[in-house]
Amino acid sequence: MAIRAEILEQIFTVVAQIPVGRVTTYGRIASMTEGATARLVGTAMRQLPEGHLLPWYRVIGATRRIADHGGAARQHAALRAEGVIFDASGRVPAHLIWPD
DNA sequence: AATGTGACCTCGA
DNA sequence: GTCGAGGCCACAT
Repeated sequence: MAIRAEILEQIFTVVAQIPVGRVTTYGRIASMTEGATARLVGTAMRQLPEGHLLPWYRVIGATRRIADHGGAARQHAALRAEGVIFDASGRVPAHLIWPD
């Protein structure tokens, strides 16, 4: 699959603006872009090329848990390295969600 | 044109 | 809390 370039560009723009140590959700990104849905944002993250500079790991689900996918372990490690906290059930505190 | 597939979301039970 | 159904948009067959 390949997402339309216009939508990808908007998604990239939003993801690139997530501050260090904060996270956001697929749905919020979708609502900030035009013509995108949460599913498409997920698809776009899966399709990212190898050399991208995008903080894709700062994108989590509406339940504030890391989505279940092949790179979930890497994502968890990357966030922890930035100081993102996870509670006992693997959720990120609500006040770390961007934007506020 | 119809159907199936997703790193998802919301709502109701 | 969890779980399932229905909805969502773009893309492949």
